[in-house]
Amino acid sequence: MNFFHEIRKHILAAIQALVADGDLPEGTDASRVTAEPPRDESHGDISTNAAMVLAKPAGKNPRELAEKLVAKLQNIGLIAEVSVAGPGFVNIRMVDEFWDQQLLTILEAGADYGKSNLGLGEKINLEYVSANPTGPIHAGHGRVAVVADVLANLLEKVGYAVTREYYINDAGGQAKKLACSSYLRYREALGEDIGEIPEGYYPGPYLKDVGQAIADRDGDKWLSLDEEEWLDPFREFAVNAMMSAIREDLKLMGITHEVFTSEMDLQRSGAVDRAVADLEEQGLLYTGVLEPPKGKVVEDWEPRPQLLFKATEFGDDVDRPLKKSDGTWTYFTGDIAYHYDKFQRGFKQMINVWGADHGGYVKRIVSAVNAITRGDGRLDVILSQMVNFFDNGVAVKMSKRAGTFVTVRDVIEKVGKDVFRFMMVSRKSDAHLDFDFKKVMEQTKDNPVFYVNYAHARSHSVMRMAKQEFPDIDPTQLSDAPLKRLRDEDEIRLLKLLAGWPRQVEIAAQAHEPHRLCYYLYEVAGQFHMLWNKGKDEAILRFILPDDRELTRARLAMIKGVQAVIASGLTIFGVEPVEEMH
RNA sequence: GCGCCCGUAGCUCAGUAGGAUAGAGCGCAAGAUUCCUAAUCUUGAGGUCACAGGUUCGAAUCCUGUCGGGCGCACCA
Repeated sequence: MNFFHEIRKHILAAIQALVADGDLPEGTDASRVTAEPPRDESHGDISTNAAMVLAKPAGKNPRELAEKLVAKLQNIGLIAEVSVAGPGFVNIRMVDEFWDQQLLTILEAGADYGKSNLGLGEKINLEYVSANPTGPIHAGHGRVAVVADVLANLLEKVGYAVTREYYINDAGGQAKKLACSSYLRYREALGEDIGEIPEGYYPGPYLKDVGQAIADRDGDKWLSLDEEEWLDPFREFAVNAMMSAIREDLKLMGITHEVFTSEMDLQRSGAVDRAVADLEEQGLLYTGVLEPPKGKVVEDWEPRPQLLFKATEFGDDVDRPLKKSDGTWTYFTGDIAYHYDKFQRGFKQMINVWGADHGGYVKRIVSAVNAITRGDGRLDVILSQMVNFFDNGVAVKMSKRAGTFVTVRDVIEKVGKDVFRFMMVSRKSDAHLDFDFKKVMEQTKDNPVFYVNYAHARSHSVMRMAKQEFPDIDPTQLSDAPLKRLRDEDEIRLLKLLAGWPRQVEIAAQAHEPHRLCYYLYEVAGQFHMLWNKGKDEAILRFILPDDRELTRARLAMIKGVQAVIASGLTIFGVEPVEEMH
């Protein structure tokens, strides 16, 4: 569906023809030859760097080579014009009918437009959120979650078999704290005065419910027992409670994971031991003493022999410890086992999306994945920067202690899932994002969420109006409309824009950068709104022309195209394309 | 001290795996419009792409260094 691929095939064929003619050497490598839109639309529709890339190895002048290429491309159907420009660009312009054909393709595909099989069905594991199961999801995690979820949709769109996965960190110190905090609340539920929640415990009131629930179920049976007796059951109960709350939060965001993997289960199943044994077998473990960290004072630091993984052999800065001083595994060790587990489940490609504050951990886990998969597995980590929340320009201060931190639920209840999701992917993920509660709710063209969805709604509105004017027009049967009458320069421009959608989807998917699609959709919406406005000045450009049924049908076809592309895009975002604004 | 990310118009940001004269929105300036299909429209000014080198046909993009900002830096996750 990406017509640039089609044109590139023609270019490659032309290059082969030049090889046959002796103008290029046998075995010419055309892999760097591109077919992409020129920066300036006045240059044409497609531009190729072929002559410039091939000139040097062939010992030719780029412009001369370009001229020869032009001769080969000139008579191919639907190409209107081929010319040489600048240092040796070959610019191609398509005939207008070409865009009509693209529109027909769009109409046929509907909201599936942009779908492709680029991924060849390859399995990709996308791990995201993976927040500690110790409380509701913070709004900061919300961005990570949405960026990853949209990326998952995007990769599916281009033909990957994506598994959305959540790693439950239920084995470490935080989970233990959660269990202890819950035990405290349990005692409280049984009437004990527990006073202030001690430092280091989770003070959140949501744990009261957990304590109460255990008291209701078990009465005072845990009260007289030692910690080692109640710790595991309390942890399990609390983690389950937190996870179901987290699932609710995720659901609010429109996110559903297919697989949840528990760190505890991995340990109990022996997966961690097996991973360590594997690294040992490869000779990648040793016991040693690390240098103290520089530039940061660690009060209780002491030289201590530790079990270390040779991360430096795989590009990390220092070797990394696998065991804590109390003899339990570090988080890292469990994580290695987890990624090994994913690999063994058939995922050669893994993507993790984390908050930017975990950036320091990336090299470590990537090097471990390289080691334990013998280079056959690839882990890509995407970092997502913080979100700064504002309310009408005033920064919203967040403090966990003061209880003023913003949860995902808070935000969704205020602005809705769709606005939240759209805004969260509207910027490059490694850039900070400002989120203003007031601005994102505004119904003006300054608000991109509104602007894009309004274009979709407006397109439906036009269809409704058309139905009144021409009750006999079937909006699903427009493929025989006289598209060649769509010849205003802005109509052509819109058609070209729409035809570029599959390429945008591919680029965004390959770069793992869904935010690009926001900008593109904004452009489509803008071009559509512009045409609408143009109809105010030039009556002939109005979409519905009571005395010209066929031109109306052509215009409706174009509008269906706009609908398809915007719906296709918003669906990737997990945003519902609305048919009416309220 | 080290590692990672970032630095583009007054502001917020794009920049399509190295392409041609670096773009958009807001704001600013000028003008149009009170019409209609649904929430105005058009035009304009505005830039040493942080800085300095390098790589090559060609650099905002890649490499090196400098400056500035963010994050992180045994045994937390």
